[in-house]
Amino acid sequence: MNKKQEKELNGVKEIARRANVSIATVDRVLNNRPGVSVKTKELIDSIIQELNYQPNIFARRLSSKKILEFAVLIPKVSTETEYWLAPLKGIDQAEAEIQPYGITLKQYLFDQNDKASFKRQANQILASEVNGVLLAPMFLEESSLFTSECGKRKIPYVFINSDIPDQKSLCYIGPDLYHSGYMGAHLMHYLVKAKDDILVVNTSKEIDNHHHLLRKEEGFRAYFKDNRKSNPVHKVDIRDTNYTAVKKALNKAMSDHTIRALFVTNSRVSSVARYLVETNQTDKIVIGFDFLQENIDYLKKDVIDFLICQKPQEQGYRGIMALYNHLVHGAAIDPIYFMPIDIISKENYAFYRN
Amino acid sequence: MNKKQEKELNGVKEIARRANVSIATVDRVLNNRPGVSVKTKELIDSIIQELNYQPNIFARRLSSKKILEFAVLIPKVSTETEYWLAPLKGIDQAEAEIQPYGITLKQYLFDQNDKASFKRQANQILASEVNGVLLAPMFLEESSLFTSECGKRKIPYVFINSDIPDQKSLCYIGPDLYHSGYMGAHLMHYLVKAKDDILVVNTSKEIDNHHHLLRKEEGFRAYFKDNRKSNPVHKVDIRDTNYTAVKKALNKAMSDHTIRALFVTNSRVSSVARYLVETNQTDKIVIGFDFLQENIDYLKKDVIDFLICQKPQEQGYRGIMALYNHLVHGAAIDPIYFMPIDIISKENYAFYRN
DNA sequence: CTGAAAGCGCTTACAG
DNA sequence: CTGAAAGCGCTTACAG
Repeated sequence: MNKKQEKELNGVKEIARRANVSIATVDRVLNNRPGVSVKTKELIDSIIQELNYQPNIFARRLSSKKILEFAVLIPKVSTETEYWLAPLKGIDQAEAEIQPYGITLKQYLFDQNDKASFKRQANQILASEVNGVLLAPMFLEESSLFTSECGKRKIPYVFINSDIPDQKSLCYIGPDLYHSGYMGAHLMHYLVKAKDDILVVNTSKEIDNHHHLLRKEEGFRAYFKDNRKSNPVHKVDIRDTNYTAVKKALNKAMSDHTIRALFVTNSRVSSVARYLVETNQTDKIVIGFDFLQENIDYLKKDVIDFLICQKPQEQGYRGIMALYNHLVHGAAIDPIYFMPIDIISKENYAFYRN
Repeated sequence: MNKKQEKELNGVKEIARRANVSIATVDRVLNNRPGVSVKTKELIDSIIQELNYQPNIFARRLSSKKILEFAVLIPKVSTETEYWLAPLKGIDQAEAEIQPYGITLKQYLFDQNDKASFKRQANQILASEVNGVLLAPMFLEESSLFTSECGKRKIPYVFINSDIPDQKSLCYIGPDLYHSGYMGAHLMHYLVKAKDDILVVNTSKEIDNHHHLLRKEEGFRAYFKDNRKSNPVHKVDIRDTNYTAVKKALNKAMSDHTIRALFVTNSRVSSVARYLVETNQTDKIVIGFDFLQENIDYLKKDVIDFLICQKPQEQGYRGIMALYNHLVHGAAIDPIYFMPIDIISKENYAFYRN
């Protein structure tokens, strides 16, 4: 209690005092910079432990000019893939939030229907100085190549929207596809009668994306099986995304059976709805995916009954924040974050937050 | 381009240079501290405008010892009101996040069934030095008295869970009760047949809380009316929350009509479910509110069909963050933030995030 | 009503 | 391998 000169120092100063070194040396240890003898380093490390020292991020940020760059590798927005507007919005939001902390983002957008463009953008990223990557691994092989290179360079990467399991990503943030299909089936079973025929509609140009749809279909069928429902479940795979192709395929499928209800495994449900309107079959029950304006319009008109949605905006936001929390705060990140399975109808869509 | 000595200053220094004053004076203006001549103040204000100056919150936090205290005035958690665990969790989360920015929280918990305890806690808050308040205005009159006193003292306050409209709160964060009832009816109409009888169950001890339930009932009935459904909608008001009272009231109501489905306007739906189990009526359709463990258990057992939930945890989180953003960053706050209307079933509950 | 100076806890050259 | 010193952009006494 005498002059307090023994205590009362904070942070690096206190560590320096205890270790009998200068704060510059403490800083070197703290930031894993070279040029410290093993002995000194060990001493300082032990003091850091003992003090349970947490750096003051305000002071750090104030004095440092260092900036981190994150790369964003997702599909570009087009009329056909309006969906990606939402993750992008979440990404922008995260960017605004962490920019004051010295983070910059750079977008590398690719064409969802063109593997080559994905590869090109991925290489651009590797050619630049980047500290973290957020990506939608749409193309399995190309994505794996890219991320294993990131791994070698110790660049953390986060998957959103779809996962590549056995990959050492920092984390995956997105839907549990199987269970969202299962949920769709549960809703469906309320709307159909015992023997009503159901049609599952998978629409996708790219074979890689198709896997996701099949996973949802699997969950959908599992529900009917698990609950011993006798509804026949038919399916149609549409390998082109333009409306003419959709129309043709549906014409065929709808004439093969007396379909009562349709389960569309992705956001293309608006094409199906359009078809039903044009062919005067709006009495059919329709469940599909994603909170897109077109889909909502059909929801309002009672053509679509329910949409299942998985907060794409939040996926983008959380993806960036995961990188940030990991890199800046050294936080532990959950390897998997499944998004909630949200049910949207005419009554609650106005309250939905992506 | 000569020695750059004309530019290159940042923040307060640059403002001080342009205004030909010291940075201390700039700081006084920036923080609305007294002791600056009107003329100087105006000059400095205009320069701030011109520069679109944004203070560096890192520097501010680093140099300031000031701390803000927020008071939290919500019901205490009891077995009967497990619900409030969730907002509290969100509040704790927000606290952890903004604590480094110099914010401290203090909880003032009251008994939901005891107005006097609310009053007592409210007075405690007024007796302490507090910079912002988050409250659940369960008791209309007492809440109004309290918040008008806050208003006089220029202490901002945020409502969560339920609103008192014509009050000058910083904002309301919570459900749109009418529309959540409406949503419940929409789900209900899928599960019942044309003429099935429906029972609305309102359970609440406190008359004030009862208003909220009636608002949901209103929405519920409106849906059936708007869509010209012919289902008879009966109702039972239960003015005691213990199970015996619930049982008795339900026995009566269920014998008056052949009820096919029940809409329970709050989290007490678990009592109703328990009753149905005990009386062997689990074939009834049940829709209720809130993601509580008991309710989820009945959801899993197929006794409850759907729960409507409005992210109580997020309400708490957002409430605190609204105060923080307003007070620390001077951000503009939306006066109303309606929570999404989430639909929980057996299939998606595991993915739900409060 | 105003200003000079110290200090918040870090990082960053620079010197040795 | 190590240290002394300046500086990040604010706030806070203190002096006038």
